[in-house]
Amino acid sequence: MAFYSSVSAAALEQLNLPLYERIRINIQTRLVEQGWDPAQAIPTEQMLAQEYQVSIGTIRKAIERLVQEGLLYKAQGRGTFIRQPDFKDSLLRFFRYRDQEGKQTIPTGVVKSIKKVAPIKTINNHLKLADHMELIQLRRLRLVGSNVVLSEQIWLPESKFAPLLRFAPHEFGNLLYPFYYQHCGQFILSAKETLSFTSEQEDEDLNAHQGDLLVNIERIAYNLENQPVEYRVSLGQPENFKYELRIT
Amino acid sequence: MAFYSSVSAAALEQLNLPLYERIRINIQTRLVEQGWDPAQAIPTEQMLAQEYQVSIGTIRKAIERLVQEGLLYKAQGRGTFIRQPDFKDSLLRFFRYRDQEGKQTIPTGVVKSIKKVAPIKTINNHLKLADHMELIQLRRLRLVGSNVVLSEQIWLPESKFAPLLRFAPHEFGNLLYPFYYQHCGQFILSAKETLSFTSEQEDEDLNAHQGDLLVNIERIAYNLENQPVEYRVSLGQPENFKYELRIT
DNA sequence: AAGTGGTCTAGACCACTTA
DNA sequence: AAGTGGTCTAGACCACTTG
Repeated sequence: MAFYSSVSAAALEQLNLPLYERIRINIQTRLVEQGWDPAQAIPTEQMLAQEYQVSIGTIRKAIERLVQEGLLYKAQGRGTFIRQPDFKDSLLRFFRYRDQEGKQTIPTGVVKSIKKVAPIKTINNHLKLADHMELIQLRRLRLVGSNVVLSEQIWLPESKFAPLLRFAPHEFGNLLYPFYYQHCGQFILSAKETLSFTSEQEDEDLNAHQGDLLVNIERIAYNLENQPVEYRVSLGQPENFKYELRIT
Repeated sequence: MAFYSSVSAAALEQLNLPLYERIRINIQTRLVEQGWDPAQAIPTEQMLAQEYQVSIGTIRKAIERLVQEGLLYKAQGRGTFIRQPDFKDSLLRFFRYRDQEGKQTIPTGVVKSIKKVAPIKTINNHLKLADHMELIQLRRLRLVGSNVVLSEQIWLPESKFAPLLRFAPHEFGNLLYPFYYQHCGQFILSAKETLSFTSEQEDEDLNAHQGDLLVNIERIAYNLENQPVEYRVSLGQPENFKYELRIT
């Protein structure tokens, strides 16, 4: 039983939850605590069944929810792996613009500036930071060709993301989240997005003046431990925005 | 085995699918074909296991997906029931307006007119109707107090919804889908929605002129057999629209 | 008290992947 | 060939709802 981590021994015994739920929590905790390699399989169902001294069906039930939530995926014959989230349902994906040939294109991201800034009360609240905690602020544009289709501001807790300050804007690639993971060990697993409208914002990159109506997408992104670690505001022109979903 | 409907005997034998999937399809078909009472439980897991001559675990696996998709829900100790969909994720739900006391309110629906109209090519396409099939058109407003917050146009296939033409606009209640089911036997199970923007539309109910930017929400709603049976366009002022979602 | 779905077991065999 | 997850069985007992 030395296998159980400190946190989980309590979780496994105390809570009035089904066995498979307690095991699910335990597995999730282990994955988060011990760090992990997205390329390497987690222990097999057989091994987990032995380790936890339960039947394999119970292990499968425990893992089922982790798969549904997107933390894991299964590959028959290979194993069960940590999943790289792709955010394919993000509202930002629905800003599609046509290039010269009329083809739909996903904008590329370019960081324009990065700096350390003083705490901002509302943003510290969003990130569940104490009032005195400093922030890192990025300005970033999303481009199709040379057209600016989205103008972004991003705030991160300085405590977790200080290593980013060593880089110049041009050293950031197209994608930010792999960069976060590589240099700060912060793995973004999920996010909450809000779509609304504003006519209060001015934005020279978007060529928008006070009074012009813009689409305003706020995102709070969460790491593996479900802590909010990024607050982002993206502004865009509404004309070419188109969002689809299926409901029941 | 007289229990199996005509459709399903084939489905159960022929397809190269897991047993629980073939049973799932069979159960789904039965629910759709035989009509049903949302207040009455479907056969118990024990009964289904006996009827299909499989173990109860297989029945549970078959029903699991129907529950996930929203067709059924389970109530421990009572049984498994057909679910009334609530469309709680609908984009339209995110038009929230404050009343005099500043409270958030969901708009009520009022039908302004209903009439039979000639085929409309794009709409017949959306509804997968032959070009010559006639339509029923409704105008409907969504109100908070006396403020118009959404202006809707709705098209239905005349072939399925003719009974609605007997009613005057004021006889339609706040909710349309129960009305469809009651009078036309069409049960709306799911829908696809698209959010975009238009400045092409004029709308006197919304007090919007050519050139004003409006939120445009299109919905195609599907019945139990997954046929598209309603096409709806809702227009609203963007100011108070706010939409949230969680992504991974 | 009777009946429902919820949890859990201890296997068996199959389908697929990798070496 | 060996190892993975996928399917399926035939039960047992528990938690909850209803008469």
